[in-house]
Amino acid sequence: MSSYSPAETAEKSGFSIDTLRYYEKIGLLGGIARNASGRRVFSDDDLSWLGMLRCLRETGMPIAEMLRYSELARGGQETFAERLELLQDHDRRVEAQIRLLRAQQKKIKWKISFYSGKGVPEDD
Amino acid sequence: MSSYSPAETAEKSGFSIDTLRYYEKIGLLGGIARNASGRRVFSDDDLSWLGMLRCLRETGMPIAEMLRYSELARGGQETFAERLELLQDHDRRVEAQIRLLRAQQKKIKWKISFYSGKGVPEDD
DNA sequence: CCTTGACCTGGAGTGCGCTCCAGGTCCGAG
DNA sequence: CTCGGACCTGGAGCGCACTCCAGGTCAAGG
Repeated sequence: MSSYSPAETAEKSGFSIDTLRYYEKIGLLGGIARNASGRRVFSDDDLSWLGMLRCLRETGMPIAEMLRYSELARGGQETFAERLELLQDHDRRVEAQIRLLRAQQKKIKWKISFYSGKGVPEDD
Repeated sequence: MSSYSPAETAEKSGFSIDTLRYYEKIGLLGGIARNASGRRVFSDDDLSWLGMLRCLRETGMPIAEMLRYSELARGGQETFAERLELLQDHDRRVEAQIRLLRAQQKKIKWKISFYSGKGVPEDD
């Protein structure tokens, strides 16, 4: 088990086939293998890279920055420092995002308790 | 202190003036007062409603659903049950979103520790 | 009286991230 | 031999949430 059709890859990665093609086209996926008739053949490595992309995407990293990261990832370990910095910046944004969500969630829960009949009267 | 110009409101609410106009146009803001020359005059109530909108927006609620909520909010307490349900659904989505972010953040931190020189070798 | 600047309107434009489409190739099952 | 279905390409289209623009109004300051 080490090579996957586009459909299998879509299923395993959670990206649609169209998105996989799109990602390859814009350069997020480098060197996807092809079989004799020109069809894509994904490897386990491709799949784990897709996992990374999914992680970045789901945490809100813009495509442009993912592109930057994948360019760095195609470089050797001389790009480690830069990749580290990029991920650390991103991590801080994720942290902030979580904190914001938690704070806003409190307000929502407060509103919920109001509508449940326990809160003090408030606007709207 | 109870009425605000569009500029003040933008500053206090965190929405741009254009967004405020847009929100009024699509019906997220009902009955914003106008002065003699047709300019918007926002009240403290408007401001607190904007705070609610901001909360919903920042937690990822789509405009269409905010619209539904504001229609309900214009109704009386006979819409409390529906508002409650809407917010509870949303709260669950926020919860899920936070969990996802936390999970993905772990992967990022793991990658970071790898690039910092402490991790086991891994792909990309 | 004239200018400035904050505001108004309707409507067009933008950026992002896909998603869909037409028209074609290839391969295995019946 | 034919058919269906998964895949290919380049490029157009879409949904969302704004954001910008042209052309106009109004009130206050110099």
